[in-house]
Amino acid sequence: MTRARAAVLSALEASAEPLSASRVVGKLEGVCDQATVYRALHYLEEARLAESFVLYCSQHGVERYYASSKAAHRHWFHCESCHRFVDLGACRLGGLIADVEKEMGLRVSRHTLYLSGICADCAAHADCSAHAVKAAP
Amino acid sequence: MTRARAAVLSALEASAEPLSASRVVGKLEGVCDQATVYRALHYLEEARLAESFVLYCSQHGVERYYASSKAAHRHWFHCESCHRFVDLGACRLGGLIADVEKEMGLRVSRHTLYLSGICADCAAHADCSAHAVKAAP
DNA sequence: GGTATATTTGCAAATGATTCGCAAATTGCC
DNA sequence: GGCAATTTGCGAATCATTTGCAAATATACC
Ligand SMILES: [Mn+2]
Ligand SMILES: [Mn+2]
Ligand SMILES: [Zn+2]
Ligand SMILES: [Zn+2]
Repeated sequence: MTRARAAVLSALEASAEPLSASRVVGKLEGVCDQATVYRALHYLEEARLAESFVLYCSQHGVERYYASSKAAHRHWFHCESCHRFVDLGACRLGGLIADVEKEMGLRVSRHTLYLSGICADCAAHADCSAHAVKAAP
Repeated sequence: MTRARAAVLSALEASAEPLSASRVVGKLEGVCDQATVYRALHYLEEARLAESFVLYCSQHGVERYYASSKAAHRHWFHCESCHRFVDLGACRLGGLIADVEKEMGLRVSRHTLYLSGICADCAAHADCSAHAVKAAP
């Protein structure tokens, strides 16, 4: 584990939600180059130390998000108002995937699931846009 | 429904599997411009006549795939050897999504799920690469 | 430790999918 | 048919991501 890779991994581990590559690049400004960040993310995913998924959101377009594999494999909800992620907890797709493998003779090695919509906070605020401004990402 | 939009929609309807924007552009060569194809795909998705998901595959990178909404909402398996899609049939996530909405107070308006791995055909052929050459996408 | 070899990094430029500006063409409506 | 509103084509611009290559660092071996 090189210095750069360790830095990228701790950036992921320090975050409560998945990070886009460009946000990792931002957090590691001055620590390592953006090409190195991208290469490190690929390395970490290959090494099963991180996981990624590609999300489309009308405000951010297509971006790939990365999360440390420290915790159990899980999925996320993306709020299309405040653009934060909500942790949905450990993956509940095991049964469904096993069914599909048996029914169709597939060998499933990876899966991607995410939900999107409006989070509880945003739903609670009539004026969601004002809230969105204050909020993170 | 303009001529260009209709052309894009029938390209999607004529396909047994989701198409990347660039493949739609290819099929409509001479019929309409690529910017028009992209705009039409956005329009169709907005109008709920088509659905899209963004998939990452090491060979094709990140691409957004589109399918007509003619049939019921469904999900796909992507074979990382032959790069074809396998139709997994109607969506089975209704219960899981309803649970999550209740548990976490979310309002889920869209969801993306896809599986990837090795399809039955590719698994059956010891020499998967020869098969992959003959196959589609 | 010291040296040779393999891997990783920084930098700057390239890539590739997607988007945009704007004038011309098409559409929906009276 | 005539007109305002919308859509299209074209080319250039964007943006995330990748790549080539020389310098720096890590690893293997003595
Ligand atoms: Mn977002
Ligand atoms: Mn593929
Ligand atoms: Zn929110
Ligand atoms: Zn296959």
